[in-house]
Amino acid sequence: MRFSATKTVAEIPDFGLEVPREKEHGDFATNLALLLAQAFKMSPRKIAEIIKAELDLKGLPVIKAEVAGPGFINFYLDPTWALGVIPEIIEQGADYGLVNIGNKEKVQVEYVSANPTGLLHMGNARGAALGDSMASLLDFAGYEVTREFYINDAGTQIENLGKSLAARYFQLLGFEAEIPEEGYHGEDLVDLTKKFIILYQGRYLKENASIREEALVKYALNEMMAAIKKTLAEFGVHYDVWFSETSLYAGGSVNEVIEHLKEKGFVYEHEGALWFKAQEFGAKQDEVLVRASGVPTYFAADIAYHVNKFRRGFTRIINVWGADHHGHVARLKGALAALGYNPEAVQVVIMQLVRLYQGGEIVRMSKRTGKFVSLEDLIEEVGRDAARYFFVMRSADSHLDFDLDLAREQSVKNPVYYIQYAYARICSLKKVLAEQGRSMPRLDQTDLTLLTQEAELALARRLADFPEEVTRAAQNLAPHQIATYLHEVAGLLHAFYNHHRVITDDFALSNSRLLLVEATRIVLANALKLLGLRAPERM
RNA sequence: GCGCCUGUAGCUCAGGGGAUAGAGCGCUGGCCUCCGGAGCCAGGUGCGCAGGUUCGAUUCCUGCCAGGCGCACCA
Repeated sequence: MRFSATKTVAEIPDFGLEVPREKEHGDFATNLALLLAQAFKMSPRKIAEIIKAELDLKGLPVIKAEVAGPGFINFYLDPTWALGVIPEIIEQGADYGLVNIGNKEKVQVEYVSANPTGLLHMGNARGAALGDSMASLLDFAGYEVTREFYINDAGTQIENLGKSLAARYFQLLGFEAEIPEEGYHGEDLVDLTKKFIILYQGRYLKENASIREEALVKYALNEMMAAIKKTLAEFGVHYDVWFSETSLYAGGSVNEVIEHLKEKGFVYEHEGALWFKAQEFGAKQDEVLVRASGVPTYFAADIAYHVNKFRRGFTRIINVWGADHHGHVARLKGALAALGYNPEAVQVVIMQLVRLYQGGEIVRMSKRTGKFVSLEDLIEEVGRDAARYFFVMRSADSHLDFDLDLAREQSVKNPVYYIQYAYARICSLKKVLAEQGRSMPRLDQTDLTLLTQEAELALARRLADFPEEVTRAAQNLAPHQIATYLHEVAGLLHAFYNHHRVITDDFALSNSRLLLVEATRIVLANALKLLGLRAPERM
């Protein structure tokens, strides 16, 4: 559109051109006149009239523009304009919705990174669903994405694991032993130790403690990681890289970053420990890099890990962390800034914690006390797709109350089935079509302008929004926006389906409707895939 | 006490500087000679409180209130 008002382009404010909430307000509306009212000292409606008179709408499918309300200019489009998206969708297929806002930028997404000291819990599950969907979104939006799991196979919690396993080992072999206060009390360690005993019997009873614990830990970590990988795979979550914390120590990079920070003068000793001056970089307090015992902290290793990410060429680094880790963000970024890296390249998505309800009461989850519902249990109870959708349908910012009873009882009514049902319905239509000896019509043999019903046009119009929805969700790292979109498209499909027959003797109309539902099927499939949900042909 | 997140319908949550704030669940009625009724159509109440910025605030800012999570030589 061209404006030839007395104002120069530089003075035209950043106005909006949006789809109004109300259908009566047209297909698009702009608030430009409202924004100009002050500068021109004129009523917004009067300005709107002038702008409207100056508009050049040639070549656009606009059939009417009118001034409305306080000074909006509403545009009404040829109702069939959205039908043009149908051939586009069918030709692009699985690629429909692909956008290129990423420009092949190398982005690394780290998520879950659970301690291998037990089974995955609800918080890990949320991180898995969110992180995996964010990665898929970024991939679809033109980024070069690497999905990564950081294995915390070093540090205090591993020591505690070793002591706990040793206690179970003694207990199972008939000796008195107590699991340390800080240890892991879960039953899963009992099972693990039993399996260990089958392999090694009492061989480690007489060894010294560190050898015994080392052997137990090595065995346990292997088993744990295998179980974690298996569960995540069942959840539809896959990784490109499994990154071991221990490898950072072995490769010397932990010491290396500590030395660099020393050289740059950002550390000091206090009470025998080595501290990083995090406060100089905006953190609340300084942080220990090396304990008085000489053992580096998790923080030191994490700095080394992030330096490693930068060295691998990632220009954007996304970490999906639970809210209980948010205090770690400022000091990590501070340390990276101290080392000369751009902390802005690191984006930490903090997701609020999951609170589990059962029987109307909060279930306190803790690996140490051994009381929690694992991701495995969850998948078994409510199903993989329902579980994933549940985690991904809410924004990361929302505190998630997960009522297990409700999820179980209402699993049939879970919105994910509503969406998948829409997909299955379309597939069923195609089956019926084939049974009648008919086949999907060709684009060039179909007159899409036969689609004139409100339900048909509304559906086509929403399908046309998909690339924009992908863009928005990728920019916001907000998979839940895709979940909302999916639900709306499914709703429009169901409404259409209930009002109009697709397969009839009116071949011309039937064909155009078949292409509309085929386009819908493609959009549903592409969006479901972004969320890691399956698109079942029958349910 | 300090920091981060949240407060929208009975419940669980979307949305968002503008014209009549949405969905699901639950509740009440309708709709199958018909491609899958796991569906469709209709019906209700709501932006925590108080200031501020603005032509306009539920949205932005500040304070307060309420809840969650952090504030380790754990990760």
